[in-house]
Amino acid sequence: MEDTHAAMGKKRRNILTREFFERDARLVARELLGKFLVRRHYSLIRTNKGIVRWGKDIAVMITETEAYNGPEDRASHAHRGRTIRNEPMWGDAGVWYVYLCYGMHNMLNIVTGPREYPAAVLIRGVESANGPGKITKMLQIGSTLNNKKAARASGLWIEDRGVKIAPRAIMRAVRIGVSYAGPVWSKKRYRFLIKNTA
DNA sequence: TAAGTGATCTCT
DNA sequence: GAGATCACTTAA
Repeated sequence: MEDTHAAMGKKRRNILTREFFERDARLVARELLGKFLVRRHYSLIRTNKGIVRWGKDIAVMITETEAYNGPEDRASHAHRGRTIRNEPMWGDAGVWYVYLCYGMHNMLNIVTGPREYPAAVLIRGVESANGPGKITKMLQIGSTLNNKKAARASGLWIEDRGVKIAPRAIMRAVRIGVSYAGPVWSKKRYRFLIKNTA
C-alpha cells in the first residue's frame, strides 16, 4: 500500500503520540494491531521548478506484536540491567528501539510505559511481511532510527487510520524465540496477533 | 536442521 | 581481548 506525500497531504493524520505509548506494554501491544506503520523515504526529483525533495510514504498495517515488560521479564533485554544497547528502553515512551540480532536482522521496537521503567513492544508482523527481520528489511529500517521519536521528523511513525479489530479476532500466544527465559517468563502470553493473517 | 552473521555482553 | 549469546531467516 503506497501513497504519495501530496496525496496524503490534505487528509488529517492521526499519528500516535507519547500518550498512547506511555501505558502498559501489553495493552499497547494489543492496541497496535490494526494501526499503520508508516515509513517515509525521500528522493530528489526534477520538476519544472527545479530539483525538489519528494517524500513517498509506505504504510503497512500491524498484525503481530510482542510485549517486553519491565526489569523482571527474563525474556527482555532489560532483565540484566541498563546497558548501552538497551538504554532506549528506560527512556521516553514513543521512541524507537532498534537493535541488530543474529548479526543480520534489525528488530524494531517501540518504547512503552513511564520513564525509568524498561518496556517495549516488538513489531513482529505487518500485513505484507511476517517476521521482524523482514519488516525492517522491507522498510529499510536500521540503527539510524534507534532512540529516535516515532514522528514525522524521524521518517517512521505509527498512525491510527480508523481500522477497528474486533476483540475476538485477536489471538494471544507465547512469545517466539525466548525459551531461555525460564519456565515462567517464556510461557507468558505476551504475543498478540490478528487471526487469519500471516 | 543448521548455517550465516556481527554487535553486545560477560568474564578474564 | 576472548568466547558465548542472540526477541531471525533461508535453504535443504
